[in-house]
Amino acid sequence: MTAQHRPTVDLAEERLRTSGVRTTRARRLVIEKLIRVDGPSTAEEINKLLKSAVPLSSLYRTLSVLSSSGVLERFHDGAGVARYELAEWLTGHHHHITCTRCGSTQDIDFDAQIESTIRRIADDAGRAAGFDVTGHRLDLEGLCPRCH
Amino acid sequence: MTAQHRPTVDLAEERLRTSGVRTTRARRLVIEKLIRVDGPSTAEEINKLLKSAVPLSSLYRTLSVLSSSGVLERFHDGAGVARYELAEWLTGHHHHITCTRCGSTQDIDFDAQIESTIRRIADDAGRAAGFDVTGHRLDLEGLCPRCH
DNA sequence: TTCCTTGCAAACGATTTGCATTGGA
DNA sequence: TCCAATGCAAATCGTTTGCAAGGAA
Repeated sequence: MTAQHRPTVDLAEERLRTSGVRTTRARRLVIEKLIRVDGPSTAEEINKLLKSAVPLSSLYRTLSVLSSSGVLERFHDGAGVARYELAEWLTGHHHHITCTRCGSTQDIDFDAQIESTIRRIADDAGRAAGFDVTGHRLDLEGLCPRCH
Repeated sequence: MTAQHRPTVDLAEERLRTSGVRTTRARRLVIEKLIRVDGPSTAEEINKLLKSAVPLSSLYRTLSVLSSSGVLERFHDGAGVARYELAEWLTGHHHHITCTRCGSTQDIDFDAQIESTIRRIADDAGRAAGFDVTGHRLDLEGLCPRCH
């Protein structure tokens, strides 16, 4: 864990306190691991990163607490398996690109101008449907460098 | 089923033939039902629409065949449950907007200009990451008219 | 000390599969 | 006719939960 990761850990732990849950060994370990990976991970993958230091059932509970405290975000990949990553307020807003052949997913960033274009499109379209838009996800799919 | 739905059924069945699979009662029933619903449905919901005329295990097989033939598209909702809808080449390209409170999802369309803007953004970003972009999904989230 | 959190094992729910039977082309 | 498709029941797999023991504040 490098110096720049320290603040992220601190921010996350402060969030846990604010949410009224304790900062435990398992929660700290998961946060520290997720800081170091690029792209969302499954419980199984995190378990491997942790070398099974946290039993799967406890890991799921940990991921659930971290998600509902707003430290992590969860979504489901193409196979329907849950994937977790640090919430955007910790890492910055970003999107995903997934390889349709090998299934790997990585984070991608847009510059501010592009991002605001997307946000405007989302807001307008949502309003037309009577929705109050609070967020968007733009997932790209294609063939990754290794697969084409 | 109204007149305009006929061609969709025909196109879908032709696709099945092309894919080398048979057009069976269950497959036809599923296609006909999905033409009439707005937004992607779960196997459970489709089963209800079909009044259990197709046993769940067969329904899952049907949905799997229709998906790999390209007649349906599958994705997973916030709860991780698979949802199916007619493929875009049958219905036209569209996006989804989901209510963060009640979980309902509906289809939304963008006009051609907006859509081409999105496509350009997706292509550029993908290329920068070394990907050959083949598609994109822009999912909006917010509060639906009934929930706010 | 006081609850929250953990670990284990058992339960769950969505989805898949083996196998004998049925039914499209 | 012939092989794909079906129905049923049993199996899988990711995920959740009850409960007694352990640990953070």
